[in-house]
This record gives sequence, C-alpha cells and structure tokens, in this order.
Amino acid sequence: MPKISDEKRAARRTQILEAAWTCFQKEGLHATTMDDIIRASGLSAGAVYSYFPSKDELILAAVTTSLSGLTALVEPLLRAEPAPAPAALLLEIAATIDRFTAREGYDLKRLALLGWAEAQRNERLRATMRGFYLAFRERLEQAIGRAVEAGHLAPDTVVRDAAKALLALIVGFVVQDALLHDVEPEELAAGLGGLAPARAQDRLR
Amino acid sequence: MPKISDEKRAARRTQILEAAWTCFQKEGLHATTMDDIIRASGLSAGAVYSYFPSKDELILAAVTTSLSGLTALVEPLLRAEPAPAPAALLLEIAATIDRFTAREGYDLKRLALLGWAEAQRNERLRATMRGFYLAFRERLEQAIGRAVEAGHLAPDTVVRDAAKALLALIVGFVVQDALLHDVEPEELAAGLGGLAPARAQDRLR
Amino acid sequence: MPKISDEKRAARRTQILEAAWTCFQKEGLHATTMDDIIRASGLSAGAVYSYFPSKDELILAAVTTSLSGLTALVEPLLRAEPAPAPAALLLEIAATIDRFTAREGYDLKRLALLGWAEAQRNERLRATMRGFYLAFRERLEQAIGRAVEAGHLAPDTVVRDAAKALLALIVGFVVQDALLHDVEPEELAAGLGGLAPARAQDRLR
Amino acid sequence: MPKISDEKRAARRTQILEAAWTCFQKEGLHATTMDDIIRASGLSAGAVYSYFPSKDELILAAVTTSLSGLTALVEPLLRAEPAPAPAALLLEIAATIDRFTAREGYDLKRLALLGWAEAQRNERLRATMRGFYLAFRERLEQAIGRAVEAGHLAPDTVVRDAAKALLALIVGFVVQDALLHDVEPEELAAGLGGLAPARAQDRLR
DNA sequence: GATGAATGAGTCTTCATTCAT
DNA sequence: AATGAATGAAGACTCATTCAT
Repeated sequence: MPKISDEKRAARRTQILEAAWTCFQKEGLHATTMDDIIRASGLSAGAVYSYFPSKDELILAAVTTSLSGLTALVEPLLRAEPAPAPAALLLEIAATIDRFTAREGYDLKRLALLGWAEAQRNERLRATMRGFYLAFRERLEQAIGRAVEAGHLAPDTVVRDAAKALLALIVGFVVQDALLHDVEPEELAAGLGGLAPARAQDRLR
Repeated sequence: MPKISDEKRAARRTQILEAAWTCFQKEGLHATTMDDIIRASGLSAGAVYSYFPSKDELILAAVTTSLSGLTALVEPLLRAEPAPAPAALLLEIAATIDRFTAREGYDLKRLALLGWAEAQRNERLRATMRGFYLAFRERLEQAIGRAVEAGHLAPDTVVRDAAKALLALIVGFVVQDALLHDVEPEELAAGLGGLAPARAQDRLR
Repeated sequence: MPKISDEKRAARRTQILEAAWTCFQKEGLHATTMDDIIRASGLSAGAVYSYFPSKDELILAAVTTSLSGLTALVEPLLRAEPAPAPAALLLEIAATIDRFTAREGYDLKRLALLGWAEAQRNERLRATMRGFYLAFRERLEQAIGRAVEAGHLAPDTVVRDAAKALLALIVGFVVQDALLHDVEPEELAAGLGGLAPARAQDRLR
Repeated sequence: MPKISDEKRAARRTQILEAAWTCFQKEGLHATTMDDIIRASGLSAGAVYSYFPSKDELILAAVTTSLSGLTALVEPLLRAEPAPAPAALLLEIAATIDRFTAREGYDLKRLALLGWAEAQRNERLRATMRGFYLAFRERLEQAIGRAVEAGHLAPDTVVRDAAKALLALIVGFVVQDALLHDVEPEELAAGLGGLAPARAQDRLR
C-alpha cells in the first residue's frame, strides 16, 4: 500500500515532465541541468529522482510524451472522412502542429529538433523515435491510399513514395519554421500545389 | 623563421576542423569534449585553442564550413540549363547531399541535425544558419521561376510558396533519412510527383 | 530532514574560511589553488562552492572577515576613557594587531599585504577595503579630537591631518613588521614621541 | 664577440623591464601573463626569455629596479644640509614618491604594494626587499641623528625607534594613498606635527 | 641569434547523482 | 517517504616555457 495514491504519483510525474519540457526547450537538452528541472518542478532532488532514475530517462520521457501528444492530435486528421487531398492534409497537420506549439511555454518544434539531435547518440531515444516516425509514415501511407481511392491522386501513385515525400514536407516544415519563423501552413500547402507538374511528361517515372 | 606559412596554417585549421567534424557526428556536439577533438586532431590543447578560441567557435566553424561545402556542391544544380522541373531538381539535390554525406567519416545529415538543435540556444550559430537557409531558399525561388518560364510549372505558380515547400522537402529528406535510413532520392522525387493533384479543383487556392 | 541548521551552516562557512585564510597567507592569494583550500577544509569541491561561488568571493570574504575581526578588537581602544594620547593609542592598537596576528595559523599582517595588492585589480575588494579604511580613519579622527579636548594635543591641531598620519603609522607598522620582523609596538610609539619637534618653529604650519 | 653590442643589450633589457613594469601595475603581478609583457615589449617570446629566464626573475628585476630608482631619488634628500627636521624630511620624501609615481605609466605605489605581497612567497624577492628596507631605514636613522645634532629633536631621542616610526609613516603613506587616493604629503607632515605631545609627560618613556 | 608555434600540466568550476538524516 | 547537502569526476580553457626552423 503506497503512502501516496496512484493519482498523486501520476500528477507528480506530469508535474516533473512539464518542468523538464519547459526547461529543455528554453535551454536545450544539455544546457538544462537537473537542478533547473528540480527547481522548476518545485520538488526536491530526491523526489525527482524517485520518478525518473536519470536525466536520460527524463529526456526520453519528455520526447516520448510530446510525440504521443502530437499523435493524438494528428490521428483524427488522418481518419477524416471523406479522405482529404494531400495538400489539404498537409495544411491540417501543419496547422495542428502550429497550434500545439503555440500552447503556452511549449514549443514542440524546438523540442523536435532537440530530440532528433539527441537521438544521434542516445540508443533508446533513437529506437523510440524511429518507431514513432515509422508508424506515423504508415498512417500517412494509409491516408494517401484513401486519397487515391477518393480520386484525389492518380491510380498509379506509389503511396509509399508519396508518404515519404509527405513526411519530408511535414518535418521540413518544422525545421524551416523553427529556424526561419516565416512559414505558414497555408503557404506550404499552396507551395506543394505549385510544385505539381504542369505537363504529364514532367512527372517522374 | 618558425613563422608558419599560410598554407600550413590553413592545413592545420582543416586538420582540427575535420577532427571536430568527425567527433561531433560520432558523439554529438555536447558529448564531444575538447579533449576528444584535441586527441583526434593529433595536436596539443594549446595548439587547437590557438586556431579556435573556444568550443563554441569550433562548433560554429564546423557547421559553417560544412554548410559552405554543401552550397558549393548544390549551386551548379540550381544554375542548370535548361531549367529542370522541380522533381528533377529535388532528385539532384538530394542525391548530391547523399553523395556528400557518404564521404568517409562525414555524415552531413547528422551534423545538420546537431546544428539545428544547437542553433536553438547559440545566437551566432542561429544567425549564421538563418542567413544560409534564407539565401538557399532564394536560390530555390529563382530556380523555380525558371522552371515556370520553361513551362514545367503553371504560369500562376507562387514561386515563394513553392520554394518553401521545396526547401521543406529537402530538409525533411535529411531528417527522415538521418532517423530512418530508408529514403532514397528517387523515392522522394517520385513521391513529390505522386502528390500532384489529379484534379484541378484539388489544387489549393 | 537533512536541511542543515543555521549554526551548522555558519560553522561550515567558518571552516572553509579558516582553511582559505591559512592557505592564503601560506601561499599567497593567487598561488593558493581552490584545490588547496578544498583539501584544507576537509570538504568536497562541490561543498566549498555551495558556500562560496568563486575564488574571488572567497578572497573577498576572507579579507572582509579578517578586517571585521580586527575592527571589533580595536574599537574598544578608540572609545577608551579618559582619551589616551596618540602615542599611547598607537601603542595599544599596534599591540592588539600583534596579538591578533599571533593567533595560531593566522597572520593578519600578511593577509593585509595580500589584500592591498589584490585590491589593485579587484573592484569589489577595493571598494570594501576603501570603506573599511575610511571608516577606521574617521574613528581615529574622533579619538584624536578627544585627545585634543583632554589636553594631550595642542588646541589648533588639525585632527584630519593627524588622523592621516596616525593611520599611516599603523599600516606602516604592519608593512614594516611583515617585511622586517623587527618592530615592536613600544618602539613605534616611542619613535613617534621622539619625532616630536623639540622647537616650536619646527612644527609645520 | 656578441652579435649585438652591450648598449643594445642594455637597451633591450630596459625595454622589456618597462613593458613588464607597465603591465604589472595595470594588471597585478599574477594576472599579467608573459604574453602581455612580450607583446608590450614589442619583442618575441624567445627574445624576452633570453634576457630574463623566468617570470619570477622579471618580477624580481622590475621590483628591484624600481626600488633602486627610488633610492637614487631619495638619497639626496637624506644628505641635505643643514639637516632638516623629521616632518620636513617626511614631506620631501613623500613628495618625491608622489612625483616619481606621477611619471607617465608608472605608479610606484601600486608596484610597491604588489611587491610586498609577492615577497610573502618569493624567497629571493623577500631577501632583496628586506635588504633594501633595512638599508633605507639605516639612512633614515643617520638623518634623524643629524636632526638631533641640529637641535631639531631632543638629545635623548632614540634614533633607532624614531627611524622605525618614520619608515612606518612613509610606507603607510604609500599604502594609504594607493587605497584612498586622498593623502597629500603636506597633510601627512602636518599631521605628524599635530601628533606631537602638548605636554612633556605624554611623551612615552 | 631570433622567432613564435607548440606544449601540456594545471586551474577553476559544474553538475548528475547519492544517501544520511 | 522525502529532503537537499554533499560528492568528485570531468570539462573548458590558460599560460610559462621550449625548441625546430
């Protein structure tokens, strides 16, 4: 019988995670010290360590949680009926990321950049992100398949390739906006439309 | 006269930079210690510090140099005559990045991810990268303008938006391949073609 | 509750300060490394740094504390009733400094010399010492004023000038004894008496 | 047969010494790096090291030279005929120090403070300074003896004690002015006069 | 003789983590 | 269970001195 209830434990976890999240995107993953997080969380060092055994674990949890949150938000868009055209889907997803990002104190885009960099040297983080992005791309593939069925795309579309391009557009939007702060979801979607070949013979393959 | 010749100075600089470059992408920017770089360069601490006054400066130089190298490689593609269609241009650029990356010991994609993350908290790096990407996007705009003139794209194409989308595709390719290692330039280009709307009314705007 | 009591905190602070004090006068301010002080204090690096955020701060604290200690000792002499003649006051002050200095392990005179040198390039230390010496000289002025009233000195004595001369004698005693180790308070006081002009016309002004 | 003449060698030595002197009093003995001195001297590292084998040697030479320069200046005052009263002598010496100090770029007082501090841990410097101050005090004794003979002081004056007091006044003036910047030679001399006992029974001994 | 690039031991300081209370 | 003081291994950087050219 734990002295504190499970709900309280979960609340504490969230409290710490949000503190970490805030610190991470303000200072970066490495420049953030455990002391920063401890102070921001309002708990003691011991308390924080009883929830997360190491800084790496905290990083992993922060990134994973934020990824999950994003998934939950984007998922409905992928299921939308009737199936949207890719440009419309891109618009919705980018706009959702923007909205999510705008939440006070949290900048998902920044955290994404930090996570990608960290994944280069953190085995577990890399595996986790890999899994997430593969799953996400699969969902994109399905959505594109439905767009083909809906007649938005040509029947001979290679959905796997199209999903890769669409994922590139999405993460590329995140990077570009994080660095340049001048990309609107609408511009991106319009831009994709603009890149469509005017002549059939210009289509590759 | 122990005053070292300019070439020798430049050679030493490159020697250090390559050591840093290698270490950075193997370990990440922060996990790499100056001692790592010093040992990898084969010089002494003092010598390294006489060429680069701080680790930050070394990071900046490493990222800047790699960015410049890439620019030099991509530039000819942007000038190609006759103007290529966007998908073809994307293919060429992605393939060039791949080839550049494949150079022994250097993985440009990784370094790019690390640089973006670092730019979040390094003022000077951010400014430098910002300048680079803005300039690069402008070149993309010009190339797209020429593609319009060549009849590859519709006359009413908003080149600015199209350039944003194209840049997103390129950096998105870098991220996706760095994380998933399963994206080929050809697939990306084909995917872009596949995303082209089958029906006119699906084009945004 | 590992929250340490205030007394314990103060005791630790003193412990570190005494370690620093000892090291400083044995090795000088700059030749003393933080590691010397850390080892002498019996604590860890982190512990020492949690009490004093930098070496400079430790130097400042060491000098300030020793200055305060001296002030506390000398203050009663300045208030003595009836007001002593200057030579007697000088004797008492010098003897007090000697006694303070003789405390095991601490040589106030040495620390004073080191502090003066350091004050040349440490802004805050300079300001602190300046404040201390100005206040001390003011107290000397008051004591001299009372000596005039007591009839020890001529009514037309310029107390401000006399205080400057008296302060010079005191700090000059410190320097001379630190360098030559052959000056007794009694000799100094007698010497001041001996310097008194035998003829009225020899008095300046 | 040396490649460069003796005069040139001496000139180089002076050039280095003056550079060192300037740096030392601007930055302090320890904060001054050999590189500072090397750059200020306009010579190469090797050249400087061929004249002074170590930084300590340079410190010793700088202090010694400045002490000698001062001696040369003060010596005539000590020989003055007819023998001056102590207050007058003090005035002259303090004024000379002030004038010497005012020479562009050189602040003898600062250097004196730095030298005293350094002497605490530099055996050779300590010995050198000790010798200088002992000799200087002896010269003061002689001057005071002559003041007694001239009738400025009482015949029973203990010249040795009086010399100690006079030396204290002089070095105390240096310290006080270096720290507070508000002591004029005239005030000091007048102050000494003011401290003379109004009543015979106040004289110690 | 002269040069100044190179050396590398040594400095101050930080910070993830632990554990006595 | 909780606290936060303490640990100590590293890390970035400096600088007196040397020596190949």
